[in-house]
Amino acid sequence: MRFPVLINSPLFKGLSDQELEDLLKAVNFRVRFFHAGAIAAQAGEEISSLMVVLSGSFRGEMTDLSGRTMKIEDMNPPQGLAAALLFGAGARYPVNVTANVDSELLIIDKRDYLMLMSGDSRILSNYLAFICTKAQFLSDRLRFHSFHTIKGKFAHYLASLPGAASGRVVIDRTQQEMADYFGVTRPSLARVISEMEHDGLIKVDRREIRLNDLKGLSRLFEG
Amino acid sequence: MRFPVLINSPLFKGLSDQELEDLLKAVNFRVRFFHAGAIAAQAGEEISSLMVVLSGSFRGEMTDLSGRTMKIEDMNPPQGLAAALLFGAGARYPVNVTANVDSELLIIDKRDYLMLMSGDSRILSNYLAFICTKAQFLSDRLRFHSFHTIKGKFAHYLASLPGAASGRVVIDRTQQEMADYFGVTRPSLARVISEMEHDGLIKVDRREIRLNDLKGLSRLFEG
DNA sequence: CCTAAATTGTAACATATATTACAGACTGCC
DNA sequence: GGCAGTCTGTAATATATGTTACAATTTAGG
Repeated sequence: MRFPVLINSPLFKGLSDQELEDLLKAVNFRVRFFHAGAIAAQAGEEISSLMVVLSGSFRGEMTDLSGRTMKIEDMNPPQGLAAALLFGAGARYPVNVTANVDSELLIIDKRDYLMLMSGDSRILSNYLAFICTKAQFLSDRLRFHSFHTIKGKFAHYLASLPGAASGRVVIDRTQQEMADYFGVTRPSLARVISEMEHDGLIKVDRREIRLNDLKGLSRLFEG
Repeated sequence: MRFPVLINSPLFKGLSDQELEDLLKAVNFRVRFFHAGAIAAQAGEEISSLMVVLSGSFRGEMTDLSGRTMKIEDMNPPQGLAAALLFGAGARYPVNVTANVDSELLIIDKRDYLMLMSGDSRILSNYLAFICTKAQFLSDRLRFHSFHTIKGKFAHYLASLPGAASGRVVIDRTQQEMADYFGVTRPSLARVISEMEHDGLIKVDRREIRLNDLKGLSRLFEG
């Protein structure tokens, strides 16, 4: 039983199809089929195993107080379900997980996955890299919210781009993408950019921005 | 060489002082002393080893565009420095780390720490639990920011409390703490609470809240 | 029980951002 | 070169939240 789709997974990359098969032989795992609409995990249920999408697709959805459901995200092969929470103390699924179409999951018990990690340094390194990268992503994202004004977020964003120290940076996204990243609307972002330009803090030329007043920009970080 | 302070660390808990000493003997590690004001790590520098505060204290601070520094957080024994980022692809320190007072760090190279994990399942489980709990914390925190109105955040908070389904919950924090958690000011939170009460969505009695209109509350989740 | 401290309720006002709408500029394609 | 689609600049207005301040209430300690 081989799972070619898994070699594209961050958790199993670097292993050949054959190696993965041999490693899996040594532990308990199973493949489970879900009909479209079937529930793979319920919010609040304890996370006891690593589940990886082999085929089809799943969606995570929250149930709000009145019983309505809101889709949070889609999960496609070869993603894991709540893989970043797996080993947390008393880890529980934060959302309901439902099959969008007929789908399959590879299911490995937490303990067996731990054994895999102990036994193969690549599997260990893969999981560590996966979760540390996730933590970094979440942490970076959260830092943006610590600036409550759009000017603060934008100034921080500028400062994070390569070349900020030299006073000249090139933006790598559209306004809409930046606005989404900051959690604000596009016109609001456009307004603060032009205000900052009128105030002489920056000079905008297409995607290139000159930082004219580093001291003034950094004052925006307050709060 | 023993480090009694480490048995209180999430990374080394469950190990006796003696066991830890024996395990450390097998790998490379060192203890480094920092005078007050000395820099232990610079923002942008690659993270090559696990560093754990043994004594004294350190602060993480960011340098903004004009060179001013802002304190982000304090780190005391037995905390690790950027321990959650350690194994990320190309992980770099997000902040400068400076000793507040004369202090000591235990320094274990990344590779040696990996060996410790492979060799002792408690150390492995400890790190996994640590980082998964961190990811969960960050992820929960970030979810709150996806509701941009205070009403949305508060409704979501109510829904997350035990007993929400039964329509009666007990708040476990002060308004100030909730306001900080949501990233808003205390009077603003108080206002929306009383607005929601006037609208008949909830009935507040001290720390106890009755959810009178689940459907109305869940409408606040939109956006 | 009584007091000091912390918490909560509330108000008037200032401000930042969202909303909606539209026009001009750029980009890629035919 | 012209056209469609995307991206950007900007405006008027509405709304949510912050700010500041103070009184009312609750809680904790002696």
